[in-house]
Amino acid sequence: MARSPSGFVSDHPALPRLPAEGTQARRFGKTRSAQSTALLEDYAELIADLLASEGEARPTDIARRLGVSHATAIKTISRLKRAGLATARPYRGVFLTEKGQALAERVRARHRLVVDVLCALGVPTEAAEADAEGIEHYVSETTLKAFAHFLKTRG
Amino acid sequence: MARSPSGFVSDHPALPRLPAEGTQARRFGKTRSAQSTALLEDYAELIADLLASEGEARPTDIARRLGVSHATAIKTISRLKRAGLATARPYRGVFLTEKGQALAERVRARHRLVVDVLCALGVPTEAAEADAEGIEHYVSETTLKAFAHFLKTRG
DNA sequence: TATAAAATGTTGCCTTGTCTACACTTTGAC
DNA sequence: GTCAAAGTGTAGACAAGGCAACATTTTATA
Repeated sequence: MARSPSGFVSDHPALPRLPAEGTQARRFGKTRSAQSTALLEDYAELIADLLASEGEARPTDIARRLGVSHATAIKTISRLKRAGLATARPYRGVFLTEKGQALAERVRARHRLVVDVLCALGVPTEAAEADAEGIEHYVSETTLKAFAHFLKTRG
Repeated sequence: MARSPSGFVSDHPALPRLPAEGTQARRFGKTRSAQSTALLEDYAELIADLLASEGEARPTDIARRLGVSHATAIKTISRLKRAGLATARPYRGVFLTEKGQALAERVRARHRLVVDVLCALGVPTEAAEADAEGIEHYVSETTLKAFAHFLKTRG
């Protein structure tokens, strides 16, 4: 069946990958579902920040911070509402439900932890903050615990 | 204007967030564009792995590994072709262009680096491999360099 | 060599996340 | 109190990424 290897990558160093199919598929599946929640997490965190620092969270401000159009922000806020994370009445700003607040706090803590670990590893603050924005959504509880332990037991 | 702060998060530690709007927007924008290339990176790496270990990369195998339907795999392979990363003729399997091979190698090296750093931080191998799948797409060159340096010099 | 099974490819549909363009409220300045 | 500006909301379009169902080609085997 297998056509004879073309060999053009035959000089690859080790080829340690290709775990059992099921494992790999599950892994990627998890990565995919993480993506769908990443945006909601970002919104929840930003709304909490705005509420705390400005006293209100308006769609336009959210859009500006996130670099998207206000239409996009409003549509995502609807998703937030559907997910039971936020409440909003027309022209009255956005608020977080208890669930939304809990999420925002969890996200904030995780963000800090990721940034701190990156910094501890020697990553410049600027890059650490930027990369953490993407990384944080893919860090599991297990890894988070390891991060916390690492920071505690080491400078 | 700002309604008086509701105070429900007033006991937050520091509120060190909310950088200049432009900065934050740029950050999120980068995160978003990283997402659009993440899938292509995964495909390129997997195709390289399959070519190396099996001698061929068939849509069905790719689909199985990734846990998606073959229709999805085929559609993404088309995107790979459009992006100049792969070539494929009907019923003849998928191959990587030079550009695609270069990408696959870069992705593989990055993946290893991320896994190694996570392990060095005390994350169990299992979790490290799983989390790296998501994290790796958001690690900048700067951070990558810091990782490499950390691994070389740490104890 | 037929023919059944497997793989491949196509089509049409769904959801997200994004945009622009347009319509409608609120707010602030006069 | 009026009215323009700012903010808000809605509609329609598009690409990405996913699926199931169907059509086609290759491969394997009886």
